[in-house]
Amino acid sequence: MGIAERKEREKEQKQNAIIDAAEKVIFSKGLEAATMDEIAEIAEFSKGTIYLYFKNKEDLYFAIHSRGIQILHQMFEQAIENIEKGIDQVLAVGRAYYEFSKVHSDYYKAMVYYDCHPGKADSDLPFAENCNMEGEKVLKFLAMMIQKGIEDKTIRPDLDPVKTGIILWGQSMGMIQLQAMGDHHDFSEHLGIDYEELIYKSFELMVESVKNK
Amino acid sequence: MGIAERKEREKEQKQNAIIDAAEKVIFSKGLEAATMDEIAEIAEFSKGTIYLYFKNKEDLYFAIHSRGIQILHQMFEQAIENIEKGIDQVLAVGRAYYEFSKVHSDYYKAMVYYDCHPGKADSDLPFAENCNMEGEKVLKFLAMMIQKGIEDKTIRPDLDPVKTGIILWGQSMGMIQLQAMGDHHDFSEHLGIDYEELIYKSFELMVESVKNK
Amino acid sequence: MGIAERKEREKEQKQNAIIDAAEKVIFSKGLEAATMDEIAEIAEFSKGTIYLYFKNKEDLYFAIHSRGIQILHQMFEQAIENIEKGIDQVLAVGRAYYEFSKVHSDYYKAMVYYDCHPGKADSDLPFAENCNMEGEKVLKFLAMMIQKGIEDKTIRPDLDPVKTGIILWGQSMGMIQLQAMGDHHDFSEHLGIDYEELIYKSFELMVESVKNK
Amino acid sequence: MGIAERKEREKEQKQNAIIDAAEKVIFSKGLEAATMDEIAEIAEFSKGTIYLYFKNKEDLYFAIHSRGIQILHQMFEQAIENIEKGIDQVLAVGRAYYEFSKVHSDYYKAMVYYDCHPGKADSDLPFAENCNMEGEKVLKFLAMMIQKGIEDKTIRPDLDPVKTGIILWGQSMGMIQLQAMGDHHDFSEHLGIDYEELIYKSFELMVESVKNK
DNA sequence: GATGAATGAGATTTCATTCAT
DNA sequence: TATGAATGAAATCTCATTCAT
Repeated sequence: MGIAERKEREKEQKQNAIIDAAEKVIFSKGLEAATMDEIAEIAEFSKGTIYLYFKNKEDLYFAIHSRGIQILHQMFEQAIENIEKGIDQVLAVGRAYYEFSKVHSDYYKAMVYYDCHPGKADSDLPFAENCNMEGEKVLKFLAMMIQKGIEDKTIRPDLDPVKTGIILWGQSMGMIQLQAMGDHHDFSEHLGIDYEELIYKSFELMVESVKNK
Repeated sequence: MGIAERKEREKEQKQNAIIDAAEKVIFSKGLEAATMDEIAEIAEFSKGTIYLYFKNKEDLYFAIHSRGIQILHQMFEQAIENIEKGIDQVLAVGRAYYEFSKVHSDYYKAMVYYDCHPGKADSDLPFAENCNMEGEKVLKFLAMMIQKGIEDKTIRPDLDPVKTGIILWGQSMGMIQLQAMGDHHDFSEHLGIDYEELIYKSFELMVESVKNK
Repeated sequence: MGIAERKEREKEQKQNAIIDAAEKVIFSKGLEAATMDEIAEIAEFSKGTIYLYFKNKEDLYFAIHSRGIQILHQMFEQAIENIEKGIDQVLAVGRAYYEFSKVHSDYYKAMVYYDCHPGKADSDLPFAENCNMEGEKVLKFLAMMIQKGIEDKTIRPDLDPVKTGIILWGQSMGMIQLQAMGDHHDFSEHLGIDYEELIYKSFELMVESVKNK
Repeated sequence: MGIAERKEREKEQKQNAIIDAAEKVIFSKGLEAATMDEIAEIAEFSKGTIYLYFKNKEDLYFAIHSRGIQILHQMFEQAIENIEKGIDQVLAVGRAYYEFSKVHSDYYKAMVYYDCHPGKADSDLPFAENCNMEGEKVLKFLAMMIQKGIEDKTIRPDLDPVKTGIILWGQSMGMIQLQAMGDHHDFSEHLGIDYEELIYKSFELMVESVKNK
């Protein structure tokens, strides 16, 4: 019978509606300022119902985080779709990451927020699990890309794919984060820095450092 | 008379005593969990007095942040003290940054916390000002170092010193932050990554990308 | 047909299963901390079903209380089984009461809880009814015992059986409750009281006061 | 100067005002139904202020309990004021206890509530301490009274003063509690019991059992 | 300058109970 | 009869900040 399936579907829909509402609130006022009351109101559910679907405010946050990583992952895959060479894929993925930080800046900020918060992952939050799994998928994706570059001889053969993937990830993250910092502090204004240019320049340098010459 | 001076000195001493207390509390329980009550108690001042010297909890936080940047700046200057070539200084500074994140991890974490928090710098916080100024000093320091490298022909002459400084800063920051993330989430365990190795490897790649060949 | 009977039987079985579950939960965490959710889960019924069989959480509680009184009643009857004289029965029943408070301390505590709670018995709770009826049975039992003692000349003839029964009940209850209090507060430790001794001593005094000399 | 004293006095006044308010609320709706919100409102203080003076709802409750014990203690002392013989004092004190349960039935109920609640005294509640101390004072008072009775030969010399005091306390408590139970359950109505008569009768029996013949 | 009592807005979470299916 | 999703009222407690003294 389709009863179980229908219920499952409905449950998922409600869950998504709640995440939608949570995004609205959290994206506009930040995680801490966001209240479960307001999320419930926006979602048009009672507060109790929210707690029926999510263990915590934190759990709800991780659900958003997961969505963000999924989008990022998709953007990475699209980015390399018609690109042949590994080294070019590296650049394309870097650009996609930057693109993500601009187009989905809300997700981006939410994700960074988590990454900078020590001692949180309180375990047994279903969505935190999910979120970590997705994170690893991205890292594996990067490693595979480097591997491909080594195989097609566009990337230095002496590099370890996994480590290099992580390094490129870290460096890119740092650059993009720099811009985000510049946005809410006042670096850019004072120094008149064009972050976009800077980021692309940094990608060049990164590519430079791994490409096979 | 020296009265004004003495008063000034006393004010500064008290301010420092309060910052000391704030560090104790904030470093041990995190910014949010730290309460003004506890800080006041540790500082052996009344809560009202804290607000006499600091506009805000946030302002107090920025005072700590400033201290951190100052320490970092000093470590950078020491790091290049006996190093001749610009390119070698780049590496030395990268290492000093990593060293800072380990030796002064409390300051490091506190500083990152701020960098990841959007929409905060509420202006007219005296210590926030200070903190930004110090941040710029560091960036200028990096730019000068690159400049030197270009002059002594160890760094590519086609690079812009200011931009390159920022790029190296951003990339290093990303790498070090990666480790911090790994520490409080569970990346490292799952993937068995040796972050120290990774960071040094990334420094190599960065140096590679800017050095004059 | 036996259909009605079977249904009745099944209903009672389910009711008992639910009471069993409620006991497990309530005895281990206390009435207030026990949740209907957990009781339902342990009982392997849905929460709605619990409400099908019991009007209330309170009603469910009274069902447990009833069981307790029934056990107590049985222990009283067993206690006097081979005892001839009324006065000796009095002592035997007192001891049985104390025994009950030790052996079935869960029931004992649950029952006391109710007795100390003012303004509860919300009426039209089926099990509260039952519980009161059982309580009266016990009082009647005590009265009959005193009556017997008067008849066999071991108890003072000037005493009213019903009143005396209630008095002995109340006094014993007080003594046993004293011990329970001592257990969860810190009287006994401070004062070094041996409650068992005290209780038996008090029984002696009670017997003393009613026996025919 | 009297500044410290005045502050101390004011503090105590406020504390008392809060306890007054708490009594109003707790006595009228019971401990559990009483909310800190309402207490604060009645006390005309903000909720935060309540928590400044009392650690807990429980702490506040113990403050009430303490008041009750103090009243009881005073009533005991008044009760024996012009009474010479120990044995007569025993009776007088029993009556005073019963009187207390009627005149200050709110305090009485509140106190019983605590006595029947297992596992509460969470320590480090300032008022819980106080409350236990007062309780012991009462027990010592009873012991002294028995001692006096033994000395003036009105009470059996073979009795231990402390133990006997506790026993009489426990038995009386049981009798009075019986009435309280009868009040909120429906014993008395069904059985047509005159509790007052019963209690006095029980006092007679108790006196009987300890008096020197 | 220094104090610390007072504030009071709010946040998270729990749970008995209901009711549509 | 049985379910369990949904409710929503309430409860406790915290803390940055202010202000009269």
